[in-house]
Amino acid sequence: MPVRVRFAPSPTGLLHIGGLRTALYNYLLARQSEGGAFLLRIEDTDRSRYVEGAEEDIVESLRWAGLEIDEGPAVGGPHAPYRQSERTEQYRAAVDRLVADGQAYIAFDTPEALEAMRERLATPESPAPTYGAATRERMTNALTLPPEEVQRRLDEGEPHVVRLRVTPGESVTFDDAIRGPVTFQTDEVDDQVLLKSDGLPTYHLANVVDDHAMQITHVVRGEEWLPSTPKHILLYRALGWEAPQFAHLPLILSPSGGKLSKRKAEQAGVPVFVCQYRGEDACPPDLVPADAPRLPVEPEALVNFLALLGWSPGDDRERFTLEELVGAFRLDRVTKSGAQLDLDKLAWLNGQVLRDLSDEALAERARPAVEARVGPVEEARLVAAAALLRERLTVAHDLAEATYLFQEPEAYDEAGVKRRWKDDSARLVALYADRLEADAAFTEASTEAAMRQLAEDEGVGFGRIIHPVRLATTGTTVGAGMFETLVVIGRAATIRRLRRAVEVLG
RNA sequence: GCCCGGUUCGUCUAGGGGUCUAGGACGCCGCCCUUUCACGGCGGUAACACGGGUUCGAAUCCCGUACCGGGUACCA
Repeated sequence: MPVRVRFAPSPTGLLHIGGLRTALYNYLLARQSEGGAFLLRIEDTDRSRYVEGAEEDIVESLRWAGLEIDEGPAVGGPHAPYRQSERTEQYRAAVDRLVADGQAYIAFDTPEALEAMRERLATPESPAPTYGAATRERMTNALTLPPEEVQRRLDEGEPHVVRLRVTPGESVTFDDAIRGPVTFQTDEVDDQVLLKSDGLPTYHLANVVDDHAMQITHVVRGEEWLPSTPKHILLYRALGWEAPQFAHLPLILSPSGGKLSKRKAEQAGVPVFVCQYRGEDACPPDLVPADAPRLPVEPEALVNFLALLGWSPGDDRERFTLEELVGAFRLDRVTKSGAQLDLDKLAWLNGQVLRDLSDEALAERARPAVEARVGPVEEARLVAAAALLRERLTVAHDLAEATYLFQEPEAYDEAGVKRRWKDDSARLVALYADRLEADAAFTEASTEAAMRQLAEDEGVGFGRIIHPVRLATTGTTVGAGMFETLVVIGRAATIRRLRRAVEVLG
């Protein structure tokens, strides 16, 4: 049977890094199954928390990561619509059935009444009493009110919810694909609200109804859902449906070990939203402050990194393309414990990805950052720059740091000047410029030969010349091989820069 | 509080009774390469939460404790 999985985020915020991992694992499961499908379902049943732009961000982030959606809001599909706010009749129908069967009941308790109940029943040992078998008989609902009274209230349009009627004294066991058998007692499960007073379903109801309607075979979601799973199983039973296979993923923790909260992460300099990894300007400015951390990486690197955060192939492989992940991923090899985000490893992985790119591809990935810095750059020069510096990059936009490949150095590194610019530097640099004037070929070999000859003629060490020349032509003390760098800079510019440095630095 | 889950190097992890003097990766340190900085190569540092069992033998199985995390909403 083909695997049908869904990624079901709620548009209450931008796509979280943990959300992308959940989506990835789901995607991999779908792709490794003949005829499998990966669906995107928007769970927008909470009007009050809806965030404008969140759905667009989710879709764009998935696209960026290369996770192609088979069925979803934009692409459609046989089970459309894929937005829960557009599926209310289906939930209504399910609830009506449950109420008719006596599996669910109408309740009129106001938020104040619930609050009062909790306060009244709270004890130091049990500070959070719930609406359930132990309390439902003391509340205002269809189980305690005479039928005429219930009808009267309904006719008067009194706000009400529908709750699941949980039978106490039973135990619910399910076999989690990652954790094995997990058991809950129904005494611990409250009479969950299924339909809210605004007529919209809660997550629990909508989720079960949709997963069944959309023929989902595997529910792969975060560990925070583990405690609600018995509610879902009970719902499947009450509706007479077969429950899908469940798999609960370990949580992603902040680098310091705690919860990966937006607030804390931002303070620690950790990007939590996918858009913060997508690019310098990928986040909606109204949702992410300008000074929030960014770590623009290649999608291949983030995917590779996330795959390994909570899963391992069982052998020593670390590098995976999305394609390879499809072949290697197994749900039963997913870890059970939370994983701390390790940005160093992401950076390393990104460097690896960069090194596997062609010069042309690398140039294109770096282009936006470079052009933001130095203006329009022609293709050939950008590719040459990429070829020159590729081994030295951690993230593609670092190429923009090497402004000297595109324009005159703006300044000379102060510490570098102090260390490398000696008393004889101006004289030697000037002499080298003279020699380059005579070097029509201006190749790596010829420029190096010229410098070696000069060193010999002047009776000085090679370093006495090469370091000041690097400083003069690039403004820095670090970079690729000197002579390949000079060739990229070009003969005329090189000579001009040498002369200028002689003047400026003396 | 109660319920559920988890616990191997700093971090991600391998390992599922003997092959574990615990393997790999990131990081860190050192050496080589290199008259720069990186890449790369080689080497090093570093872990089975604790206590009881079971067993000839336990990182691996059981129990307890501790700690971490999640849940306990008309949020998802």
